[in-house]
Amino acid sequence: MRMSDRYVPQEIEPRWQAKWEETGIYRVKEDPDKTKFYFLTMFPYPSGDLHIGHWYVMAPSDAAARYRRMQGYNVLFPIGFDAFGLPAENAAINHGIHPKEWTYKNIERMRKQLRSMGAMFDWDREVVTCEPDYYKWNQWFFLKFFEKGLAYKKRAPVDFCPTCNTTLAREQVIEPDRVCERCGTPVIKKEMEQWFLKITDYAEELLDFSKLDWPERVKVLQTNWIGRSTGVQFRMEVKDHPDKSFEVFTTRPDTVYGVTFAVLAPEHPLVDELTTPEHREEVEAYKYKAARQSEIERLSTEKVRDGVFIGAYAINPMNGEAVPIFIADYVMMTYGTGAIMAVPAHDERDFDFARRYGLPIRVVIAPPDWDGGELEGAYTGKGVMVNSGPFDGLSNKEGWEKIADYMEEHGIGRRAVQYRLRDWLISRQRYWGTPIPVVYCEKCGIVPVPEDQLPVRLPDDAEFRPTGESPLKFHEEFLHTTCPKCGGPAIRETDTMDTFVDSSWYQYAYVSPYYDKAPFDPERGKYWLPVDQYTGGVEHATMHLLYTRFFTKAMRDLGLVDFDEPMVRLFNQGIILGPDGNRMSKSRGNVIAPDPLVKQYGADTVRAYLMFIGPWDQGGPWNPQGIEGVHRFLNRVWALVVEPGPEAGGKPEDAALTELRRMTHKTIKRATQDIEAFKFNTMLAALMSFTNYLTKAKGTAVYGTPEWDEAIRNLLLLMAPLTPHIAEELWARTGGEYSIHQQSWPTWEEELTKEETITLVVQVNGRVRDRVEAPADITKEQAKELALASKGAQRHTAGKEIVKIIYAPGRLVNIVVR
RNA sequence: GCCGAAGUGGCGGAACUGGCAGACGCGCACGACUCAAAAUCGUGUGGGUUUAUCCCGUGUGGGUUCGACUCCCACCUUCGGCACCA
Repeated sequence: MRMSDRYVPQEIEPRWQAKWEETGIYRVKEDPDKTKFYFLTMFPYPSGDLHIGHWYVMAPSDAAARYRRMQGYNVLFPIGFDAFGLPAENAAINHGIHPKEWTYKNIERMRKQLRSMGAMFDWDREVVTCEPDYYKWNQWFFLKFFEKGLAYKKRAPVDFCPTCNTTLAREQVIEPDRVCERCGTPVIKKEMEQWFLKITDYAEELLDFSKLDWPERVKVLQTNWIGRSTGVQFRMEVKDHPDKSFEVFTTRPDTVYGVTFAVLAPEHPLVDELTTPEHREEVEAYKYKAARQSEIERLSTEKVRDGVFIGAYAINPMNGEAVPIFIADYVMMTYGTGAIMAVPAHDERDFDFARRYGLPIRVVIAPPDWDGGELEGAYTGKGVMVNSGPFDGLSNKEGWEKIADYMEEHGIGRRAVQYRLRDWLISRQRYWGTPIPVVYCEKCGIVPVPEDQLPVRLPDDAEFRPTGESPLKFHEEFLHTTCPKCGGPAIRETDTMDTFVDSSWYQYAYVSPYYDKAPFDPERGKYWLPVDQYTGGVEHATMHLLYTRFFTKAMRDLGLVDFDEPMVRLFNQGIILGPDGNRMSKSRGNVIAPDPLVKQYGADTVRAYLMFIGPWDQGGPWNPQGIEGVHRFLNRVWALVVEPGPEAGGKPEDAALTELRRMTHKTIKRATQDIEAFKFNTMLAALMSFTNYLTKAKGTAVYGTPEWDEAIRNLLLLMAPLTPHIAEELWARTGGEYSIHQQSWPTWEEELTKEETITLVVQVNGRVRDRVEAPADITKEQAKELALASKGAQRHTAGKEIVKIIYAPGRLVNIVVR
């Protein structure tokens, strides 16, 4: 008897974790002789508890990283904490704990929980974003961006929660009803001076995914988010105002002859100048209402498209017609030019509006079978142009180009591209974030803090009051400073940065944590970068993943990196649901916590079950009984390896040994192909089948042969990435050299995986009628003969005419009869 | 409304390039061990029926094909994203 002959994960797991730590097998260094592999999984926010969702992204990532390592790559698999953010500050406001204390306590706790997972994280490279040595570089990036014109300040409306009395990050506004995620209060808009990063400069390049091996889904989400549309921008003169005109953007220049009115956004700068006295009162009222509109909850699902005539007329440059100008809040100042040409016949919104105000609806694209009568609704399909002067008779597709050409030739307008993407608003009226390194001087205006004065430290002794203003505003020492330019009195910016800034470049920090001359050591960066494989949730598709791509492109243009994309491959895992099939939430009471499961079953079982539950990108409900099955499997493997087999089995038959080797090599092949494609569920199924096979074979004479040892050895090696502790323990018990995690991934011999005989399926008219054993190298003619002779085929072909026989090599014969 | 993904046993899911549908696991049933139970092990497990040399079956309806979960067309349902973007 050794220490224990039963599988007790609670005993072996901490023991091996300690040994791994002690021997430092997971610490990596740049090694020019080895091919690097940078495997990155999204770093967690230190919320205080590692939940099953963290496990679901990290455990399979760890398995995949371990596999790469066994394949001989020099694998960088770092971990850190996304440590700035709102919850820390809320804890301060609600419970009087300092955000820093709260954060570091949580980090401490989560480090322990993460270690219990048995992952191969290189803890020496840990990065914590709330450290001044980290956020200093956020500030440095900001300054560089500012120099390049990529960071700028402007007035903009932000989301504000009147109950919490604070502004919210965009991601903290829950969408359908636009309510505060913390208290459920409807969010209102507030105009404030804000800092922006000019991500729109890269809009076009961000649409290019050719250098990325990313899920189609994410690419589609980003493409839609960026929202590129092509059209024509042209100028409309205002009647009786020779010096006034405005630009409109349209994607439908082919409908320009159908313009019967024009609409300006209520905030459009020309509105005041063009409004005639008799309409002024109504216009002012509408503008006021529209401004308030955004403050009032947009409760109604039915959008009422209303507006007001301002008393002026715009000239359609194509036909010289004067059409009335309205203001309406369905036209946004933030998109395009803030003004549109309205073609009610061919745009649903314009149609609604025209109906409401009795404006003419002029058809210029004839719908199929159109009788010339009135339309029931806007017709947005294709058709032949009518009522369009010289362009009549053209298909609208042709007309689109012809009219665009005409406008360009006559200097009326030009082809233009518009994006839905807006610049990235990074100002937060919050304490627990990176101070924006700018001071305001009465004399010099906005002055960036010089590089050598970084970091602008976040003072610890702030006071937390739910006043809606950053505590920094009340911190006299922080607030008052001297102007770096003129030395006169100045005031610091008290807003902090969006925490997405922190996560936009953390992958670079890992290559040389807290390097003090640059965001990262260029030498080491050259070796490790870019990230080869990234894993994390799809919920970051249009935020983090877009921001970090933007950062990398901006960094490239600053000369920091020489590649275009931060992460070459991306994998989005799914979401683990509660046992009831719903999203886990405390209020539903369906939350599965990993810690008690680790205690009960061990980390290996939890890891393996998460991988076995289904395809990794699919997620799915947690089945409390399902985990038992995986646990049983590990117990069976344990018994297979540890429990003594039968005594004298006699001499094994050659055929039995051949089969054993075939099973071994087939399993290596399947498992390798599966893990390569992140198909952990089928990989485990293969390992289970193999284990079941070996358990049966153990009672026969093959037990104890070299072939048997090969089988066990390989089984453990294949399990090592998935269930690192039990694999290590059994490896040691079978005399393997420490550590199994430093062994090479097994390879298979294709010859050995091949069956000697195949089961030939015999079909008649596509229906299975028999199965016959045949040698693997059977010829087409032999196969046909064999099939025809089979009982099942005889039964179903008797008395019928054979039309043809199809042979799918190695698989089946289909006899077609009439 | 627009964009995207997915529908396979009681359940999670598997199926290479169009070639044996349901691997593996859960659950269930029966059996072994036990005084008994748990655990463990073994056997069975899509449905129907005339229990077979049979029929039906991968959301629905059609199509292509010797052959369709797989390809094409139309539709239904569920989930996710965007939402007055001109």
